[in-house]
Order: sequence, then C-alpha cells, then structure tokens
Amino acid sequence: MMYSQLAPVAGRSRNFPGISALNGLRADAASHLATIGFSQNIPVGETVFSEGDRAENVYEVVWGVLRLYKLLPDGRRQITGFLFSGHLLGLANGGSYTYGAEAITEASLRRYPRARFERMVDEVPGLAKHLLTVTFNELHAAQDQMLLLGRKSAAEKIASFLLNMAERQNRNGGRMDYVHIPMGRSDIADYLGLTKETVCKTLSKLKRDGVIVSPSVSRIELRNRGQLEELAAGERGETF
Amino acid sequence: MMYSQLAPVAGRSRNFPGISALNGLRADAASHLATIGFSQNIPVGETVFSEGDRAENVYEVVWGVLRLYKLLPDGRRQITGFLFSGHLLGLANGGSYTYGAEAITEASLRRYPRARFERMVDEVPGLAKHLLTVTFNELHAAQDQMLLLGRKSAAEKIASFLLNMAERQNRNGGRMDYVHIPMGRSDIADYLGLTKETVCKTLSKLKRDGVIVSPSVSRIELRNRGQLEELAAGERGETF
DNA sequence: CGTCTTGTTGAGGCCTATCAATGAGCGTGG
DNA sequence: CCACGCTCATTGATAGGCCTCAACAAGACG
Repeated sequence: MMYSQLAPVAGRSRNFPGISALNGLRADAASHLATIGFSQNIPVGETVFSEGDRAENVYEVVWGVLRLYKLLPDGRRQITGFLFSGHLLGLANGGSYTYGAEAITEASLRRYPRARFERMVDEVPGLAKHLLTVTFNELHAAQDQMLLLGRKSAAEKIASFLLNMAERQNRNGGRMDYVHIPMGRSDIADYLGLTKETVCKTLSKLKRDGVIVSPSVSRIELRNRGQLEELAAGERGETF
Repeated sequence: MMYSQLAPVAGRSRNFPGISALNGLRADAASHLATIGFSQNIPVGETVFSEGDRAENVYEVVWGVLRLYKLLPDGRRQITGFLFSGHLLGLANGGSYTYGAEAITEASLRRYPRARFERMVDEVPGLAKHLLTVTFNELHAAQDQMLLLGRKSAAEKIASFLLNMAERQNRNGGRMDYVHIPMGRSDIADYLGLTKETVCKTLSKLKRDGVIVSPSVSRIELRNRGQLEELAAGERGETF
C-alpha cells in the first residue's frame, strides 16, 4: 500500500486511543521483538502501572481490555482510551508514565523492558517508522476525542461512543449491529466527560426512542444506525 | 545536546499541541531538509489548509501563530492546538488532512512537499525516531487536554491555559509573569471547550480577585502564580 | 439467599450557555 | 486629528443541560 517495508496500520484503531498493533510489522522484526517479551496476566480491576511510575516497560495487549486514565488530585478521572488486543501502551519520552493503566477485563499482556525496546527501535529497520504511523493514528483519535469532549452534547457523545465500539468490533468487515460493552457505566462516563447517571439516562432515552435495544447491561443492539450517525456527526438534529 | 544523533525535544512543547520542532535535528539532516522546503507567508486569518484537503504538504512554522481546529457540521469548532515557531503540521497517515489550519497572526511557513518529506523519513537516519519523539510529546499534550476538556471547570481551564502560555513564552528560562495572548477570546473559548463569554467572565473574576492583571486585551500579568497553579492542577480549592 | 457492587431513575440545583446590549479598540477616510 | 464603522471584548439577565444527591432495582457472588 503506502510503505514498502512495513505493512500499513490502515484504518485500524483510528477512533480509539492506545498505541496500536505491532502486527503489520515485517515478520522478522516482529519475531525479533517477540524474543524480548515476557507474558503477564492481569486480573480484573488490577493496575498495570500508575501515572508517575518509572516507565520501565512497554506493553502490548494480547487479549482483554484496558483503560488508560489521568486523575486530578480530588479524584476526578478522565479515561483517555480503551485498549484492546494488539494495542501498545507505556511508550513515553520521559522517565515516567504520564497516565495510569488498569484492566477492565482480565487481560494478557506482553511486556518489553524499555531499554531493550528502545534499542530495537534503533536497530530494526522500519520499526521507528512503524511506531510513527501507529502514533499518528493515536494522535488523530485524540483529536477526535477533543472535539467530542469540548463540543458535543451528551447524546452526541454516547452515539459516537456506541458507533466507535461497533466499528471496533467489526474489524472483520461485517456490519454487526450487536455491540458488546466490556466496561462499566462509570468508565464510559469518565471517557466521555459525563457522569454515570447521565450515561444511563441518555442510554435510556435512546432505548425509549427505539434507536437502541439492550438485552443486558453489557450488550447493546443498534437499531437505527442512521440516527446514531447523525447524532455522532453533530448534525444538531431536532430529534434529540 | 542530549542524544548522540538527535538533539532532544526535551520539555519543549509538552503542553501545547502541534508537532514541534525540527531543530534539534542533527545539522546535516536539518540542512538536507531545508533544501526541499519552500517559504510561504500567510496573512492574518488566512487558511493554510482545511480539514479534508488532500494532504500534499508538510509545514513548519518559521514565525507567527497558527490554530488547528476541527468543525462539526453546524459550525461548532474545537481548536486542538496553537502552533508557534518550530512546530510541524500537516503530517498525516491518510491522504487527507484531519484538521484545518489557519493563521492567528501573520505567519511564515516552510512548506515541504509530502512525497519528498516521506522519502526523507526513509533516508535520513534518525529522522523517523526524531519525529516519533516529537509526536509522543504531541500525544501527551493531547491527553492533558482531554483531562482539561472532560473534567476541569471553567476557572481551572483558564488557569491551565494561562500557565501554559506563560511556560511556552519562557523557553529562555526566565520566570516572566507577563503573558502575551496572540489569539482572540473566541479562539481561547474553542480551545478550552467554553464560550467566549465564559472566558471573559472567568478572566474578569480572576482580575477582581487580584490573581491576574490585564493592561490590555492581549497582555496578562500573572500576579498570583501559586493560586493559578492550584486551580490548574484541580485542587478544587474553595477560593474559586 | 443475603450482601455487595453496579445500574437506573427522579428531584432539584448549579455551572455554563444563550441572548442581548454596551463598551473598547482600531483602521479608514474625511 | 477626529468621526465613523467595523470587529472584538465585556457585562448582565435568563435559561437549560448536565451534575448532585438520594433512593431503589438488578445482578454478581459467596
């Protein structure tokens, strides 16, 4: 596609934060990376690292879901991203992590000691450029999120979130309208800059309006994608 | 300076978006880059490129101030960053810019045709890694901004903004308490996720409380940095 | 089958947006 | 040099969306 040495990250992970995917990396480079990684399992709710910890490792999500977040001194929390299988986390310029990471579900990670990871970046041709591509995607997602946080209404935020989750679960290509929501309402709230109550009320309103159906708390069916898309895009539709 | 091949970006631009600084790049690489750049001046208020335009160039700010922004269909705007001298813009993975760029003051840019810029990334040793460092700084700033947009009050947002502007003007090291504000109130509002009226009222309150003094609209003196810092950090101080 | 956590719903209040009007700054031209 | 007209900043009154607080429901789990 666009690069000769590295498979592209393509549209992957465009709308959700967390540095994504080493896969796509040239086979020999990827296998080289694998040799310096250590497997590690994280129970539900456990912390991988906290903001301010010395940044001694880079991690890749093998399976499970993580949240990245930042805190204010009085406890207010902003989740900056949800990370799924394939995403990288822990890359940093400075000596400390600038955000915390916790497991939303049980998760399996691959851990790469930082010094070795950095050496690899210097030695493996194309790795730096690959990481650059992947980081640009993150930055792009972050900018979308700034627009959401700064300018969208609660309903627009929820609609954007649902569509993002749906897109992310349709990597295969299908147009599945059943979305699995692995995180709790508080996590969603802290990701969208709302309270958990507002998240509930907005979801309930979408249910009442027949836009979505929810067989269980963690499962949502998108019944009217068109309306969700209008909302998410911010058409300021009357309907809501 | 600090790296063998690449001068560091150090603490530069940690808190303001926009990819920063080619300077710091090894001299021969920098001069190589210079040979493929074209100078270009932009009048106040003019557009450099719009969201959705084909991404044909990468730019570096030589002097002046730019704003990067995203729009919703009904006109709501989120400014994702202010760019000053040394910052890069226009880097993108896809074929189109994902944000617009306009001149806040008259500005001078150096334009690099994209194809040549990308070729350079492949050919100049260390350039990809340098851009990676710089992009991580952007991502970090974006995450700080998400925390601000999602969780800080108007007063906390303004305090954070003022301190960032001050820091950015003190690259030399001095602890100058006079901050020059090149952008208008609407720009500040769209950067902080507020309205221009709220920006005004919050600034006025800070003036009344003696925290800042404002000899003119575009000049603000920080009289009580400690209180601003508490506010910006989100201590939930009574005082405000 | 209790207990604890998480989700949901409602009532009320606050912060910020909205609407409207005035004031300040500034370039232009008389 | 000052008047005019524009744009931008400031201030006030009001409204509204989301937050806060509180109670209850629904699962999850031992």
